[in-house]
Amino acid sequence: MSAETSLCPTETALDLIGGKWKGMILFYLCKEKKRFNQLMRLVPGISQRMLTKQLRDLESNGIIHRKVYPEVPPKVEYSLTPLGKSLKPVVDALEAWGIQYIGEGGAQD
Amino acid sequence: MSAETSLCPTETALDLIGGKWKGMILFYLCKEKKRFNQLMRLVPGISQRMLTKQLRDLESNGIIHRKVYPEVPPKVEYSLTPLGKSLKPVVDALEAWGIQYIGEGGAQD
DNA sequence: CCGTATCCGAATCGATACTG
DNA sequence: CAGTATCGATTCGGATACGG
Repeated sequence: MSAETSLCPTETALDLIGGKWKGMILFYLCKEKKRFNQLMRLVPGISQRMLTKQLRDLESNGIIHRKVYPEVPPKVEYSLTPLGKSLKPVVDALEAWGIQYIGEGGAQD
Repeated sequence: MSAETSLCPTETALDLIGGKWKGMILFYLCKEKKRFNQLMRLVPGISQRMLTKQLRDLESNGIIHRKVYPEVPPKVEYSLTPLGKSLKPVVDALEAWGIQYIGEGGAQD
């Protein structure tokens, strides 16, 4: 009825990428697939437990794909699914804003 | 060495809008300024405590402005600062994704 | 109308140790 | 290499009551 009751689809998208780490993980996976320890190094300050949790979460939401190579030593690659790739405009907007208003140096409080 | 060490400015932007509610609040404030109880009605399921907290958080990050009218009954209006307005592309991207992949019906779990 | 204060259970998260 | 298990500290978050 009113102009007041608009839809709010931002909730869902933020629900998928809205944690503390998911945006960053997506940011890196947007470029190319990565292995577990690569992500550990790329995402500063994340613990194994957290990274595992975030990856599982993204996977269960159909955003990333987890490919296990049956070999020793174990090797697992994470990549974006088509759904995950569709989030690239969002990640790009996030990145563009960050560069413009924070600067290239990365996160500073 | 450095193909791996890219910058990641998504962290900062998500830090500002990444909570459960901030995206939705921003989404509505993008359109026009709102009063406290308007937001209460717009954001389904949020409590007074939470709304207050989120608004204070956004305010302290310079994203929204809180204008108090010194009158009875009290009247407070929240609006986007220039910095807040600069986040509109991000909110738009979030919204566009939501519409495309979830549908107009709003958030469905 | 627009908040703040307090209580209290639930969820989160870092650190650490262990496994195939 | 890529995780899982467990513990304890911190924070989150709803319900309720109160205040300007």
